Amino acid sequence: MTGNKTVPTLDDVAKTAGVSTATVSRCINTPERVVENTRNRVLKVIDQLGYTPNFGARVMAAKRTYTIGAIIPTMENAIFARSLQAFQEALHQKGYTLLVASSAYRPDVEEEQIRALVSRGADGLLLIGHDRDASIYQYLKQREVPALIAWTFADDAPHPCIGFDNRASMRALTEEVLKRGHRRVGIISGATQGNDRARQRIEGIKDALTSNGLDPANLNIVETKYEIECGGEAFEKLMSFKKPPTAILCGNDVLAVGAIRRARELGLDVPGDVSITGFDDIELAKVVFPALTTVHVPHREMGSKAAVELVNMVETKSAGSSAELNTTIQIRGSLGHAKN
Amino acid sequence: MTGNKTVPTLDDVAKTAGVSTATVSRCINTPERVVENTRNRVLKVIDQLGYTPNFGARVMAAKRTYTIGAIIPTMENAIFARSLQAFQEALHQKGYTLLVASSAYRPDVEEEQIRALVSRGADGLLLIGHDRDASIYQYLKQREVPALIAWTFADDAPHPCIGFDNRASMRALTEEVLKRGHRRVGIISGATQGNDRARQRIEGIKDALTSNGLDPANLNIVETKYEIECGGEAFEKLMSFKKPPTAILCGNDVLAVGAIRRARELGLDVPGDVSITGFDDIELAKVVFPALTTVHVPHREMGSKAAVELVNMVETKSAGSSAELNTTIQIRGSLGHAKN
DNA sequence: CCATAAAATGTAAGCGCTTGCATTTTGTTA
DNA sequence: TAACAAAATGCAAGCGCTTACATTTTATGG
Repeated sequence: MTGNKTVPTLDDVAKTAGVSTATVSRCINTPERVVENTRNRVLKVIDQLGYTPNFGARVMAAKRTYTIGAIIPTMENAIFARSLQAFQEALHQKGYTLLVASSAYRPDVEEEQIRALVSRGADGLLLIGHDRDASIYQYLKQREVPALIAWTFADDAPHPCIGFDNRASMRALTEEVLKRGHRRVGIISGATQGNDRARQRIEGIKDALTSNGLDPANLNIVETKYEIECGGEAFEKLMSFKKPPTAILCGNDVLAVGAIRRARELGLDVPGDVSITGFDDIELAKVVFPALTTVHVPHREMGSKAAVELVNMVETKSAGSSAELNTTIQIRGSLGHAKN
Repeated sequence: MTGNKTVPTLDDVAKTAGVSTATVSRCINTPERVVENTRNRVLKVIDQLGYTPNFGARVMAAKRTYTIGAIIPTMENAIFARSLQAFQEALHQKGYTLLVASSAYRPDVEEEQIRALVSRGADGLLLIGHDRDASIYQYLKQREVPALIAWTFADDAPHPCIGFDNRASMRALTEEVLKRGHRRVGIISGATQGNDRARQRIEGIKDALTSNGLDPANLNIVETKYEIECGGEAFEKLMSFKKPPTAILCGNDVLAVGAIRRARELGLDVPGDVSITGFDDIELAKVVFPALTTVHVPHREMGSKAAVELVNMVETKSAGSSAELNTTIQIRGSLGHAKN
């Protein structure tokens, strides 16, 4: 028997079981190709030795890892959590393991993470949003690693995506705001650089303004990081104008929650003095007071559909197809009528 | 030049650059060992061919991956987010990549994830809490993969840990509650099965009760999942008793927030009718209304210290040492005096 | 300009696994 | 029981990389 200080290899198993490495390998990967008797013997030895396949070697020899990678902009808040959880569950069911990395909304970090995951053998990748250097897509293509984009949808997208129309969704929400008499609206947006979703949401707001005869030009937009605290600061900044907005549309719920909190600190009533809306409808939206009017995104559906489609792309080596999901507007306490 | 349909290998680079594979390898791993001229030439070819090392092969040959794995109970809420983010940042700074997997609080899934990460070459692992099958620790030991435990601390722990004393922290919080005259307290805890932190927190509450001359025996404990909704249900259950508690201590902020929300829905005033406390002090705690009295955990500090220690364990092959961090009690609006 | 040490580079042996093909064993049929 | 097909197993060639060791080139000094 082999020494007990080192990790057992296929070879060790083969030797103690008195078979060839090929048979051991078959016992693991294609058990039906090994006669029961031998198989049991081998499995017993595997168990006894505590053998586990060396992944690196396996990948190298077989080219498949049953691993899917996902790179999300942040793990700090729950924006991507629920859909990722659903993604993971669906993947697990299909026998895949999910590995997650976060980019902190930084393109350079994202690229690094993509490479890390791909070189670690990810069979496929889930990415958020389209905006990305062409060289990355080229890299993925060369490596033949299928990538699926989530959180956005566009017919004409060059890559398959499972998501929703950020622009139209935000436009619909804005219509609700305008419908309540608001004419001076402010925007708190996440950084638009490298973030197509953020840009589209702003576009959606402009669409609504325009179609209501308002000029999008005199729109106050504050761009900041997607953090609660930043949302608060941006809010304060917007409210400090001579003619402050009566409604503030935020790029996501996190920013909106920060705004609401700061409003309270400043003694401003929401929605009495100012209405605030978010986007995404994460748990936070219902917890904050007043509850947040926001765009509800089908997180779990997006996650599980993405899993199914991505696995399909991996297994059939197909280009993959896109799917558009619907969002709905959630009217809650934070949106009220304009006071004058 | 090699064909353009396949992924370039070290060999391709070597050939086009007119050097040996060893030199190419050195250009990548120990650039100072190759003369500038050659190095530049090789790097240019690497760039031109879009070469990236094959990770599997690399792991196999070098036995090091500069990858650290972390398995957290959940990604659904922000409990582990901040500390994980800090962990990741510190790791990144040291040249390591973090790969994350979540177990959904399920031991079997956790074990699976541990194996997945280890076989994928993780140099070290960050795990949450001690409770775990002995066979897992044995597996890790055999594989010589160092593991660091976070979110808990104990002198006598068999494995190095970076965390805090859950029991003492909860005890301190409970003292604050009792100090305000509460005598009937209820507990909403996460599942204690396989979760030492949850158990210790309960013990802490009992400690405080006992030392205040109260009998821990007639304590109402509702065990549930760590989800907002579940916190609400548990709350309703506790409040439906003939003599409902005047203070409810929750196992974490998520449960507490669920309880607060349900209180509002039921028309109960917090803290007028019932006080509610949490644990962890995540963002949610400050956002909810009334703000949550809770135990503040040094998330970021825990994350970055864990990174430093774990990398140290990996690089020096040492057993690693534990560190205890301090928590503080955050008194906020959700805790008030008992009404009678 | 030559000897010699130091620096740069090349050679080739694995790392642990999968799998096409060859060989052996088992089962079937006449 | 012989002949042959099918099933089970073994053999051995890689997969792409790192690295100890061997070899070649460059630098140094007399």
